[in-house]
Amino acid sequence: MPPSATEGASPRRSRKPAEQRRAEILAAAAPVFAEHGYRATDVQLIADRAGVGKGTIYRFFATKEALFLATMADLVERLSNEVDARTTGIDDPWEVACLSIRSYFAFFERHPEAVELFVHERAEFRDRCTPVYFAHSETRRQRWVDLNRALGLGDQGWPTPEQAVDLFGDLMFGAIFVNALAPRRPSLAERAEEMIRLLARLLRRDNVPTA
Amino acid sequence: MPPSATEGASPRRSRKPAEQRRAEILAAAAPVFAEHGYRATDVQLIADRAGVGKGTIYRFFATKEALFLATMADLVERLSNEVDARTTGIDDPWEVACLSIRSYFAFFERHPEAVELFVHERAEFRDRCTPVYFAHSETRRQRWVDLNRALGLGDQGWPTPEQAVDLFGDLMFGAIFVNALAPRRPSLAERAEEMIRLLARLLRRDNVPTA
Amino acid sequence: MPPSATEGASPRRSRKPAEQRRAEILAAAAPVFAEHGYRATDVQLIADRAGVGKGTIYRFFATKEALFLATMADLVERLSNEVDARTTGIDDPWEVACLSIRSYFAFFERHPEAVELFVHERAEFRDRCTPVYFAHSETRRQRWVDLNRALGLGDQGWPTPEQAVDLFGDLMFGAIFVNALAPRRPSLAERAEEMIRLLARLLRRDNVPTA
Amino acid sequence: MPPSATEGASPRRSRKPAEQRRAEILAAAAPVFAEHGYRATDVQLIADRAGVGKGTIYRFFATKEALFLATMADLVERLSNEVDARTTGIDDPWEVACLSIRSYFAFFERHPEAVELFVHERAEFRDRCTPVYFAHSETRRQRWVDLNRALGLGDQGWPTPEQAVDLFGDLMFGAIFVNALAPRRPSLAERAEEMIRLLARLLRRDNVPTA
DNA sequence: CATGAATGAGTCTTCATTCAT
DNA sequence: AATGAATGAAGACTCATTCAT
Repeated sequence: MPPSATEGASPRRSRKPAEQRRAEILAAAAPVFAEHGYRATDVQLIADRAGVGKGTIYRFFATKEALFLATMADLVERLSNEVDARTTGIDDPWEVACLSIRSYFAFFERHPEAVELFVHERAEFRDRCTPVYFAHSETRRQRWVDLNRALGLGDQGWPTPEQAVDLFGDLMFGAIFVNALAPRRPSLAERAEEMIRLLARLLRRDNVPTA
Repeated sequence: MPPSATEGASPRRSRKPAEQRRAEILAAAAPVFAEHGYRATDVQLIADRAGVGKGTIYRFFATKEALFLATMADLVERLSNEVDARTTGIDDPWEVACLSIRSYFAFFERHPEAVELFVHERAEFRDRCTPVYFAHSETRRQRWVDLNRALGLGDQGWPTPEQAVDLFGDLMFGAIFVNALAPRRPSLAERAEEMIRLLARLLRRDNVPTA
Repeated sequence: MPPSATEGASPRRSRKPAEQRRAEILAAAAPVFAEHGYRATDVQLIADRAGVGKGTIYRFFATKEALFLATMADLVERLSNEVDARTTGIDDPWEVACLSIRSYFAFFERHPEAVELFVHERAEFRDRCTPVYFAHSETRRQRWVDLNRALGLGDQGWPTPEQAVDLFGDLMFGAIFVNALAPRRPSLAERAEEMIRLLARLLRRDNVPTA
Repeated sequence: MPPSATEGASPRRSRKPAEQRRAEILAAAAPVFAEHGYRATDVQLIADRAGVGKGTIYRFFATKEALFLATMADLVERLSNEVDARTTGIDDPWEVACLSIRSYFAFFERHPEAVELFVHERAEFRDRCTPVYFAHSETRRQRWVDLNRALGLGDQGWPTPEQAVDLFGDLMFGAIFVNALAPRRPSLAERAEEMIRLLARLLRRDNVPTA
């Protein structure tokens, strides 16, 4: 039973560029880790899903832990890329804020596994290191401080732009979490609108650009 | 070498009322589960800490899972009891709101293991059942809706008392979570004040009772 | 199919004193390690042979390595006990020497697995530590130096009692080794006689007590 | 980026005569096997050291086992060649004996990996076949019997030339082994002198040619 | 021919749960 | 009832060997 010439079926041993293999493994790992959690995930499951042998996984990632952390990094990377992409070319700060909030929530709506991964990272690696998400957030903080200042935050006392960044960043992330944990909650899209309204109140604005 | 009748020296096999034993085991389980997580917790550790044999644990709780869930239930019970205790006898709704918020955060400040347990519950038992915390919250929802109405929420449109309960409840729980996950965050006491200020903005109030 | 009342068959879970269990495991481990070597030995094999679960092995020995080393120590212990037992109460040094040599070789003749274990220890733990055999020998060296002096060694120059101990000790151990490695060799009993004759030549003695 | 025609830079895929390749691989294999042992040796390590791909190894040697055995054969070959070379042209049997003993020990002094390989061969291939060393010895036995007869061994009874060959051959090999296993032993050069003195005693000779 | 990416069988160790005492 | 010795299923990781390029 030689493999068909069309390369359609499962070629037992396909050779691919390292980068592609790595990406395929990460793509397979995210949903598996999300579903079973870090501990309960058998690396074999990821291998099966990625269509490779277990050994190949270990060729790219030294340990199961390294694989998990790489999965997290990849996820966070994709999140911030997506938010950035949605607001490039927009000048009005208020519009940028609204779009950012919406695309942030939209990302998690399309990637329900993301929150799961954050939970599992916390559950298993509490003492190991700063969660990937927050480590990455630090590097982008100034961007949001500037936006908040442009919005006029701080002109009326509390909260200053810095305080608002931390407060809103945390409220948003918290909302994502709660939505994942709690039953019967509004959709994340509605959560986004709540956040925008909350921000509008702080800014004493009434006009909110429609979604 | 029969044990002395006075029960003085190490009573290898002491007999105690079942309820007390159960409570001792739960008290031992909470910090151990919080520190190591559900999976990584060896039941032997809990047995050691509770000062009983491993078999005794299984006499009271059918499985490790049942033990964990009982630990969660016990925790949530203690949380709501504490919040209630702080506000009995107070009539002014605004004061009740502020005190509730503060005592809620205070509980988690004094019980850092609580959030850990919530995280681990989510990580391990996602599909098993509604998290104990939210199941319990449901039973207390009306109480907060009434308080919010008394505060005048909804008179100016969004948010209605119901919306405010869900929004604030979730924001608060989210804040607890984020504080546990993220590095270098304000203390939970400060988080409480932020929440109160946020609520004040929604209510267009300026006076906030001091902590 | 309940276990027979006569306790003859395999009682799935028998409880035994720790010391007995330990001894049973060691007794099972020696021939298995000897046959397959350290690496190729599956701990399960030892468990099966000892009639216990794999977990029980790990209850007594932290790692496979610890189990192997304990097996070695037990072996060397038995060797020196046996040699000592054969010569207690004998006063004539020349007779003690001959009996010691014979019982030394006899031990290895009755325990062919012993040499195997020495080989495997060397093969796997070269850099780990001094081989158990030689570490143990050091503690008994003076005893043999005294015997050699009593025999009059050194009176005619080379070898001194000390040199003779090291030389003969090594020659004997070497002979055991070679016999295990090489095909078609004289029996160990004959090797013993060769050693005695060699010693006799050094001492310029002719009478050799019969075996 | 085609490889330069001058073969100067790292020739990823050099073509060499098969015999040379084979020799290079064997030369690389000996120290690696000696250091890590047969089991613990990763074929990749040998490939790296030989500067070839892992596949190339398998082109010359069907299995890891075959490679190891070929390494042993190569080693033993070099040993006997060296001993022979030292004594060609010498007529006096006693001098030949002394020189042979010395060059035998000298070989192992310059090739500490040799004993390691013998140990590992024994550890892993006990039941597989006669150790390469002894198989090879058989083919050279007569040579030593003749030498011993020329020395006059057997004229005084024990040992006959045949017995002496086996006895001394084994004692020498045993000494090499023991020196490798035991800590704090005299150098192999000193071992050689001990052997010569022992032989002198058997022959009732006193003059020993200086080293 | 030469390479090294890919494979997956093989093993030590842990720990929830059982049960003899 | 209380204990903790005993069990064995489960899973990460290695490495000899193969084979696509």
